[in-house]
Amino acid sequence: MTEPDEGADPDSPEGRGGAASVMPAAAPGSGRAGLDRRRILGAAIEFIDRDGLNALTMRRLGAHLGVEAMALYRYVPGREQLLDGVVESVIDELYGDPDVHLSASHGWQDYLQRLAHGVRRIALAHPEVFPLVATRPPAAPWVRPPLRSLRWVESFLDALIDSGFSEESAVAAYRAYSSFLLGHLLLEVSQKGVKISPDDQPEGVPAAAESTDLSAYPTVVRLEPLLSLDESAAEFEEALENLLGRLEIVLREGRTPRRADPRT
Amino acid sequence: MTEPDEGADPDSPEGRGGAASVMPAAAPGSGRAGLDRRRILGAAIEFIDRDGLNALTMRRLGAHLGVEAMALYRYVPGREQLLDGVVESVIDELYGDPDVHLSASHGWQDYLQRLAHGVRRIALAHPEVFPLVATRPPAAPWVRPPLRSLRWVESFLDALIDSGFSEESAVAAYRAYSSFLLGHLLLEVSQKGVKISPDDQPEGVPAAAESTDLSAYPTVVRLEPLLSLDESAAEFEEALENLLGRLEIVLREGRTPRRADPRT
DNA sequence: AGGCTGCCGTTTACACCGTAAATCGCCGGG
DNA sequence: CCCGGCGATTTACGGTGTAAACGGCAGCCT
Repeated sequence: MTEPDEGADPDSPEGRGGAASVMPAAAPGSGRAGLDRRRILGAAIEFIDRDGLNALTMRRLGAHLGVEAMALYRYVPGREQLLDGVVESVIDELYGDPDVHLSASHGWQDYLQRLAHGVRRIALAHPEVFPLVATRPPAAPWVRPPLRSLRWVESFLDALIDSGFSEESAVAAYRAYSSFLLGHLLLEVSQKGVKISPDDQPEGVPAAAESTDLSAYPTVVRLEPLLSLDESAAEFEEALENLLGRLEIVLREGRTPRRADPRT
Repeated sequence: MTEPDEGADPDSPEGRGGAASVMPAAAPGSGRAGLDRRRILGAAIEFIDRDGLNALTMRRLGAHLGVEAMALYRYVPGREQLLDGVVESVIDELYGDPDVHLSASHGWQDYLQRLAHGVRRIALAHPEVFPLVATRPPAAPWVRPPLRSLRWVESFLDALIDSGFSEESAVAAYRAYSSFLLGHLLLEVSQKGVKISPDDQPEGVPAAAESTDLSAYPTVVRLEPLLSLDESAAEFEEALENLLGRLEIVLREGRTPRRADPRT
């Protein structure tokens, strides 16, 4: 039903709305000198995106900011909390994305679609950071699947309930939706990471010398061209649309469906 | 309509058929002496399950085995590869699971269902390890979504193709299936981890003193009972069944439902 | 037997990590 | 003028992964 921005490739390399983070902090004119929690978090994200997560070190991050490691501790309690801040910061980029709305003013399907693409854009923009988002324990543990930002959970639930979902259905939808997003994007990002980034393979001859013996897996070998195809964008779209379809059924029947009889 | 904590989760804490690890290793009577790659990996899994991933240290693992850290390096190239081995080892438990078959002798739906539950059992048995499975870069990078074990990928594809799926459909099914599994189980495991295990919250009073101010999120607060419900088993079942339904449609139509020509 | 040779585990050593504590330079207000 | 405090540095410590040298012990060959 929903015809989103169809056509070419959607989400890849745009900061688009920008959305560095939020807040005014200091005067916009003051650029360089002062250290600052937001500057630190930003530098950390940038660092992880470039050099990977395990390369991020308090000392190195300090150096990257022209400062000694210990200086960071004035703004961040420790490394672990730094990473929490990074996650939070990255998620906050959603708020700066003009294509993502906080309320379902154009219908819940539009809302979910925009949100999904917004998250996907973030994931693709920070492939090294995203596993962190998926992995790190949440701030509000009792929210069953944690989208990590209570504000977004609130917005999500409100949007669906306002659109006619029952409370139970809204919660169920939230679960299905976040698990779909997480799984899909984590996989997509991890495969993207392999494509380019190494851990530089230190061995001499770069080509040839196929790693393991594949002769035991003829089907895998035969389907290699298919398996190595990257259709993640289309797959994402399709799976998302299917999910929306499911939710629509739930909405209409007012209840979670017992069995899939997807005669659309 | 299900009672609060229903007992009917099939996958929780049973080795059921066992599949503890596999293999006899050395003589069962000999407890202590010989070091061994499999013993090391086993100990590492056990260690992570008990104390968490970041508590795993070469030195500590060594001590746990009654040995100095450096001794491990004779069997494992380094910490990173140790973790790879752990992942591989955990996945190998599938082979010891009598409820999971390598071929679709009772139909592809049965095959997928058993496989999914087998993986879920593993995830629930090793909640601390599973994020590692989901996160770690794969052995065969070019397999688009990596199930991490080529043998299982092979088995998966063969099963579907033998059941009448086209090669394209089988690959598409593989992608949808693994992304579903990953997302669902990662979320389920992470919420399970919160339930019991801390990072022990160091503060004195355990109850009261709600962490953040929730007054800004009334819907979240109001739906808290629903949100904190744990219906993961039922949800898993439902989502899995829906996926199977989708795949059945694909099978019948013999094609992945794509709208326009690829044209590229 | 004696000696040689591998294997396996230990010892030692080093660079680097996160972070607690003391220290220092600097700056604006009494 | 002092001076109190803020923001950054210096120093220090225990822990980490791992390279390299070392030790001892088993089994083989002559």
